[in-house]
Amino acid sequence: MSTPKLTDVARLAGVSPATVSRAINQPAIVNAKTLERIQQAIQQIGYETNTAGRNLRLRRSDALLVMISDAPSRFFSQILMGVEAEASEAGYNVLVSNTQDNPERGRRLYASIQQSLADGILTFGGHNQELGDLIRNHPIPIVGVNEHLEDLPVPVTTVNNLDASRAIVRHLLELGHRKIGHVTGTTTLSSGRDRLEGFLSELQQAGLAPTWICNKHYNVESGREAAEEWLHLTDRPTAVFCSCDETAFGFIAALQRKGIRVPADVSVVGFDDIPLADHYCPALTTIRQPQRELGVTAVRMLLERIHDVEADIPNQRLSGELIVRESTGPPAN
Amino acid sequence: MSTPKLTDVARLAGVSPATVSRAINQPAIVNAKTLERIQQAIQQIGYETNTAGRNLRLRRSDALLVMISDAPSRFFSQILMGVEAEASEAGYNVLVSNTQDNPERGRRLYASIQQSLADGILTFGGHNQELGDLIRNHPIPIVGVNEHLEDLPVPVTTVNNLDASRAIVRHLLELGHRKIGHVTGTTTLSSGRDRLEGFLSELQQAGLAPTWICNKHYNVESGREAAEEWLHLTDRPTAVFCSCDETAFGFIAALQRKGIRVPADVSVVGFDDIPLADHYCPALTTIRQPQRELGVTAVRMLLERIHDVEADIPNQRLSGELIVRESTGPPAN
DNA sequence: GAAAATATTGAAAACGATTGCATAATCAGC
DNA sequence: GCTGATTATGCAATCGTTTTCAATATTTTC
Repeated sequence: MSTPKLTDVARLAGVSPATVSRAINQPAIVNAKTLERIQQAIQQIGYETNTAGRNLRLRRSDALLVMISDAPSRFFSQILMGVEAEASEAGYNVLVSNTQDNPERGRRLYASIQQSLADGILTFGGHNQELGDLIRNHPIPIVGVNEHLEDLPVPVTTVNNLDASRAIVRHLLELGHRKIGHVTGTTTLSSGRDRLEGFLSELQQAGLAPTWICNKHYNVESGREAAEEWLHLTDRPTAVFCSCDETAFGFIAALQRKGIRVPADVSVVGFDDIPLADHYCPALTTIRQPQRELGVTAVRMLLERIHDVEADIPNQRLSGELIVRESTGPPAN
Repeated sequence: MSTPKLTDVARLAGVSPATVSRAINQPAIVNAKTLERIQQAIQQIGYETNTAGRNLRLRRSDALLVMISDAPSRFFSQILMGVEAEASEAGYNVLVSNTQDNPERGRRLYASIQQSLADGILTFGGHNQELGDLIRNHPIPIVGVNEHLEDLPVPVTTVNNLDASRAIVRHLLELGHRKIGHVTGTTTLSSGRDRLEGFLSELQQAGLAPTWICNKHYNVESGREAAEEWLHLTDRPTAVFCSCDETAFGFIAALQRKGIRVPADVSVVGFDDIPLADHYCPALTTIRQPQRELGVTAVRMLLERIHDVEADIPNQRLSGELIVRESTGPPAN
């Protein structure tokens, strides 16, 4: 008739529903012959476990909720694919929810768990005020991706922004640059601050001061705006570290339009290594972020958390890799 | 103790669970004073409907499943955001599943519905063999995005690839080009075929034959490879229509590296209008796809389908817009 | 003021699966 | 052949909602 249920399988196999359930979930404890008969019955009528029934009884959803407050473009999909792969491997489904500008994000988050819509939450991108009290009061399984969540007791996985930025500066120093600038990312985000800090500390270690710091955000427009500023500088840096690839592209494109050549006139470095980086002209020197691995790691941490809410899960810092291409070279003079 | 349920609200408000349920789902039919008392009780103990219980009883999941077989990068996230927004508006959740190379994709699709994991399916990207029989046998609510699904009875929403391609060719003709080439997208996909067809038909209408057809895919590498070929042509087209922006970027970058200038030496057009298009050097002439609207439209169609599986839902063809920027100009000589 | 119509509520039966407890069947050992 | 251990199964309760049907309370109508 309609979709077959456990009872139908049981009737066909001549056993009780309980046995069928066991055959599915703990095949080891049911008699081999019975098991086979049940499996045949399942095949025959094409039975599939009804999720709602199962979830109700087990009081869990086998789903992870991905909350995005980040701009969706920034290599988000790559990470999402990593998340999906790992979650699916572990038998979990992935729910996506965008709460970019939703003021009651916190409430909705908690509700999702409470209604057993999801067993855990992955939150992409920035901090969130309302989240604070909520998490402190109700320990729900939640893991952050890409960004630290201020002082909230939430484990996060990120790339090692500090080390990566330092590596960039070292690379530029080795090329002979002494006047180095930085177009920051969003500095209300931990990644933006860390990249800036790495930049400053490595320069300082070399006994240098930053020639130019341009406070911007993670997007293409920022690059264009930064180029505008750069053109008006009296003492121009010979190398500029842009906080993400998009920004670097916007920066380079705007300069090229004014006849400035990269890297002949100025070296530019990005961050992320998006697919286009290798096919830009000039090909972009940048930091490769392990995007897929970020997603996978985040899910692993979250599952651990779901398994034991009290578990002490350390932050995971994955390392980025400096990819030297054509956009950096020795300084002009 | 643990999460409050309907019964708890009922007890607190001094009514039966049935009344509480009605207060939530059809407030109109319950007495004003009772309603208020119930609402207060709900507030007081922080009740949230349990999804599993509700889904079980109602035999639906209030969830839409997004299946991705497309490469995830290609402006996928933009569309997904549109999907999420519209679905969330209608009270639906969004599940994401990537089945890129999964041979049993069809089976899993059907299972999701049968287990009432999702009420409907949005499938991104290409055709799928196994899907065929399945859909023909069991009419499940499913809508395609971006690509037609061969001869399957599945409504789809796409941009009007034919018209858009024609507009591109017209633009190039108006600039004075007579030798025009095309780097195709994946021609096993309907979008790839339609763009090619639009290209050919508009040329033909102008009494011209294509100078160069280069069979490629939707990605950056294809652009680089195409550039390689172009450089070796004896009779080079003065304008090239690349089937997506990424391809165009790869194409342009590879040419620039060889000293070829765009648009001075060759004009290049893309397709999609990804955020970078406006900030490339040269800024890319392209077709703007209504990405978010595609997502929204897809959800609307799917909801209609869920509401009535037999409903005859026509394909939706959204129109793209030609954005003329710097990468196209009059032919060299 | 009684009858008829209407508006509110409650009791109880689903929805489909899992599992603690109890029972039946099998087996080993003497 | 009997006892005690072990293995397989079944019964029935439960997860949290929604909804049909019936019952009660409230109006309306004449």
